[in-house]
Amino acid sequence: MESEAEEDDAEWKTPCSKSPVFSPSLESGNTTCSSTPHKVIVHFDMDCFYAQVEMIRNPTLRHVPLGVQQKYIIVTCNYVARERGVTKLMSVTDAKEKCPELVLVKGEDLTHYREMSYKVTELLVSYCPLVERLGFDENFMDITEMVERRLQQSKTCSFKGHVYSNNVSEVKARIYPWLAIGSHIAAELREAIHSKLGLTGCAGIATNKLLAKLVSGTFKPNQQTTLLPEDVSSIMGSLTTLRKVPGIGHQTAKRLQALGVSSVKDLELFPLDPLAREFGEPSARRLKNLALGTDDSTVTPTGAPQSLSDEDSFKKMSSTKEVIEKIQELLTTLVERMHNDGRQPQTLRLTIRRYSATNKWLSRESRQSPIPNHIGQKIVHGKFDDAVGQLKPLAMKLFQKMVDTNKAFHLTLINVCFSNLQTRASASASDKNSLMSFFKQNSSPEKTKTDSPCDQSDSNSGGGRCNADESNPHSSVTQQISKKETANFQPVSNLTKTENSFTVSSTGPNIESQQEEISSPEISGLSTNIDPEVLKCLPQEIQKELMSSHASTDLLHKNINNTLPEVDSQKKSTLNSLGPSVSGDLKIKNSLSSPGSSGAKIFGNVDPTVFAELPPELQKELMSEWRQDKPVSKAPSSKKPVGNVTRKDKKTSGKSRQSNNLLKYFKPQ
DNA sequence: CTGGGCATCT
DNA sequence: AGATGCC
Repeated sequence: MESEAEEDDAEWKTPCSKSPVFSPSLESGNTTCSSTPHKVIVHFDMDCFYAQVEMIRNPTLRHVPLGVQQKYIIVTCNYVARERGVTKLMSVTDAKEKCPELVLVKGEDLTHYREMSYKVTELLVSYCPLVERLGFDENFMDITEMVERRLQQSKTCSFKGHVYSNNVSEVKARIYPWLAIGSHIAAELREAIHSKLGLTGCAGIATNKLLAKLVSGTFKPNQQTTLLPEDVSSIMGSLTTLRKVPGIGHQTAKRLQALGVSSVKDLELFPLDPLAREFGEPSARRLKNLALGTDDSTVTPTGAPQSLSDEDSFKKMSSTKEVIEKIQELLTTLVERMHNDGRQPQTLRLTIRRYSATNKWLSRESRQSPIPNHIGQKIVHGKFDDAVGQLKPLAMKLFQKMVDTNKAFHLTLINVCFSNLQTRASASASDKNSLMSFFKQNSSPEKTKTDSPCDQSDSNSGGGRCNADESNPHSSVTQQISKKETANFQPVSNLTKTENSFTVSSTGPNIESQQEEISSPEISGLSTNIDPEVLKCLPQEIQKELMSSHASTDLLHKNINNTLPEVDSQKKSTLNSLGPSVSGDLKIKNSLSSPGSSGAKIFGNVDPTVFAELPPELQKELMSEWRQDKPVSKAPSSKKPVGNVTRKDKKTSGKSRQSNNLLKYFKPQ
């Protein structure tokens, strides 16, 4: 034990230059050696994320056992359900057997999860820009700088939350003050997430990403744990299998097993050379480092996504007609999301999975092609039907490159993906700056509280990077990021608007949604199974096949089958749904009429996202009212320019996405 | 009866 | 374009 501690001690004494494979890039923005010997990394992990989002959307679900279902799988469930034996990734059959009262909600449509996910990330970014997403419900954050600023001025404090150790934490807090402060910052950030978004989650505080992630799940749910350097070997030793090590997946574990490496300790002791022969030297080193709890990877700001995709899986798809319909369905939702993002995709990729008795999940094939500029423009400018109509033949060409439609085929998945996302070329630098300024200012949480996670020394912001200087709120961020990688910053501004991060409050867009519902009946005519116009655009062979096999019936009976799926396009992929579940239609209407209902409770009827957009002065005012438990005087949404969301071309969706993002108002048009 | 995304590396 | 990994 003692020797282990000394080992670690020896290792982390040399600041910032100890790592075997230290990257040569100048990343002074990411690590600081001036006053702390270590980075301080936090890993945030939301509790049963999808279930929490569903419980916010429908609070009556809070007290019942709830499972979120995708196809035949419970992808996650709330803690009421867990008490009754339901677990993640359990089949619906097993879950119902364990817990017959289990209430199921369909979770194939990720829209709401994605939106809430970005709200969490953005909230964290508003405190410190070094935030990296991992999936929808986890975020890494490098809070080294925030810790340093507090370290300089505050007296020593004890740890907040759990410490991964049996030792006396009061003593340890004096030895590791940066971690103690980090634990306080983490607690405050978790509280911010809870108070502003209504979500609970766990956090792990440690000196690198690997350890932060490993330690964050020690106490669940809604708790946090700090890992001390002296306990690194202890936590690594607690991992029962290699698979528990983040970064070692199924395949890697198998290959290691073949070398006789089956435990973390095995890997730690295994000689580098044979490992390098199997995995290559860089990977071999990384693997051995992981076994030691060493991880030099930096927290890389994620920014806006690099691709947007939509997919559906099914038991069997074997006709070209079905494929066309599915691709149209996927393209329709994807084009709308792409439009809301604001960037222009340069590449379209189609991915399929063929059925095979053995290795069902292994075989994925894809083909991609450039998207002609004129089509990309239609997406950007909201010409949804035109865009989908022109993308469809493109996608079908890609499909033909993989599948001989003359022979029998059996697909189990189709995925459509936009990538190579290009920011609008016309945006001038001044535009972007004003935009950034706007966002940073408004997302900057508070300068009013002294216990804010974000530095307490705003007056002298020398070197400070976290919202320290209100008069020039974005400068610090810009400097920091550009040190590292200018390209990364641009997405951040996109991220702010991406995927409806900023949605409009309940008062505004309801009108819009009603208007769109009215227009939906005429939409159905356009979204027929196979539009003659579309047919013309399709490759010849597909045309032939369709004409011979289906034309006489389908083309003439176009409105028989199609109205339901298209009018209610959000529920799209539930056509073949089986199990009973909470009614999708009702759910959607509820969410429209009262978005973030729990948020409304917490915030006195003010949508948290709206709150984030308000000027700091107004935020301050409202917050003081809330602290005194006074009702909010007026809806701040009146401040927002909600008027001009004119979607000219009728959207294919009968339901509004209320995707007002503020960027729109800055676009030339 | 194993989902629907995303990213990175090669 | 595929493989792999993460949630």
